[in-house]
Amino acid sequence: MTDAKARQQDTLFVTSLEKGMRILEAFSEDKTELGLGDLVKVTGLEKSAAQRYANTLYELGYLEKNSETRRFSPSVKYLEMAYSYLWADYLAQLAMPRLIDLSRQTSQTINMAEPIGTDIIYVVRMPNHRTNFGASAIGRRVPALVASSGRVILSRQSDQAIRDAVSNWPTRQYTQRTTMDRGAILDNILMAREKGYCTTQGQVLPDEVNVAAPICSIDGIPVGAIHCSLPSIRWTIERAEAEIAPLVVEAAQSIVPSR
Amino acid sequence: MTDAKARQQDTLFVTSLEKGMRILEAFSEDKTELGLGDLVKVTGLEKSAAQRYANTLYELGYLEKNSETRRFSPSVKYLEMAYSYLWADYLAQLAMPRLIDLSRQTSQTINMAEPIGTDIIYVVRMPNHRTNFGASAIGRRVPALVASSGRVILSRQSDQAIRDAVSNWPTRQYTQRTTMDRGAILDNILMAREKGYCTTQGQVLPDEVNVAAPICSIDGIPVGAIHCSLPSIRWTIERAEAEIAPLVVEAAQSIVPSR
DNA sequence: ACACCTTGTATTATATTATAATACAGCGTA
DNA sequence: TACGCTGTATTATAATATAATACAAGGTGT
Repeated sequence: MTDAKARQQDTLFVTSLEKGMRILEAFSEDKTELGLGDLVKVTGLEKSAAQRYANTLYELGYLEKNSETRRFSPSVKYLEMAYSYLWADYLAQLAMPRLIDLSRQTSQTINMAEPIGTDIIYVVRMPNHRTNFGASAIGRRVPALVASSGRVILSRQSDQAIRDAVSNWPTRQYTQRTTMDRGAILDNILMAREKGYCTTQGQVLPDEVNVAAPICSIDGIPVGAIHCSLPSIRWTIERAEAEIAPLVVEAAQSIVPSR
Repeated sequence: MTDAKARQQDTLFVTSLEKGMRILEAFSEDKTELGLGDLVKVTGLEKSAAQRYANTLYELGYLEKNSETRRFSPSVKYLEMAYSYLWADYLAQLAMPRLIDLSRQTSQTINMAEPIGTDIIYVVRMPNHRTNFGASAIGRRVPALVASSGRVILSRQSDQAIRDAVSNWPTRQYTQRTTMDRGAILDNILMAREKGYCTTQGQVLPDEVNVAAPICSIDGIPVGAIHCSLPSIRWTIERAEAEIAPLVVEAAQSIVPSR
């Protein structure tokens, strides 16, 4: 029995809500404005279902509607949800003051990421140099194997977990330099384990050097990472290791969540 | 006939989805973890309804569940929604590089806000000094009459609109110094209209001086504001006007959305 | 240690409510 | 002008959400 089938028979699962959430989730980085037909394609719902659910979300204020094109787009309510989340995220609150300090100390772009399945997600972002928009927007997900934050979080896991992740987790080629060689990724993670931080170059964005250090809970479980990104025009990995890595590591180690 | 009644008879409005969204919205700044009973209180749903909808959102990954306390809290999916929103927000993308520049120029906390009904909402935040957590979290809503950003946006509206807002829109006492005198708020807005920027002190947070300038679309409609907040220990309004206001105004004026 | 209360969980018959088909309207294109 | 493409509106039908209720599990206070 498939998940979908199992759910249909579960009286505690409200399928109407699921369909509504499908509409909410239809919008993304490259789908910012969707007409009814687009929603049908993206969500796989029937036309009339898409109509009813989109209309409902519109009336509830979650979707805007361009009165000329009749196309929907996410409303500012999407942002309010982030606000609610952040207050519930103990790590974000704990880390914020240290991230602000680090941002001032380094005058560089500082991020905090948390692991989520096989990805990491950026929870706090403090851009300090012009970069592409995605790099300054909260809520971005990137495969853990690609991001320095993801790798450094993995570096604090067991050998078994690392090997499993490196073998099976997805990667994605963001730039020409993105390492698709899993052996090289493993090496980078093991290096990070030794050094206590992870350095990468041009993995997610070209022309960027990255330094990430893990945030571990009091019982040693990695729960997030601080990550500094530097323009590679001015920074080599060596210089980043010498000047930036100690600061990032120190900041990360100063954050010790109890849970 | 009430709204709710009207909706029930509207076959295009899916009430099940509305109930689900009520659960999603139950979480907030001061409600970060809610049990089933709490959800019933906050949403006004029946116990069994709250149970089914919360369970559904849990299975869809929108809610976390603490396996000890059995309480729900928002998951990181709330953040992903913000990411989708930001890509759909033309103004945010247009403004981001200028905000980064301004943040570097001033070494102070820079925000961008957009009007939403009688509130403003912070869409971009770049904290540069330690402050309370809410002041660095995206998605926060504040009554437009209280925030310097809200006032400066109003200052570009018609006399009629200003008077209407000052008379009728809600305010809220955030600090001891929050101005509850609507006459004083009107004066501040009219002053902002003359100067091209709005300065306030201690309205939302104690010990803060704020300078805000409006972002106007090509046809002169105010669509947002840039806002710099300064620690009042070091900054007087006079010094802020002299040193910061010109930079904020310049940044705001350099952003001219076409819509 | 007890009874009690509060909290979350699970089940069911019922009818409310979502459904999908379809018809319609408006608009741009060929 | 006719056609195809949007989005919109209406309906009878049955599928699905419902609310009542019973149960289980912790926690509290006496």
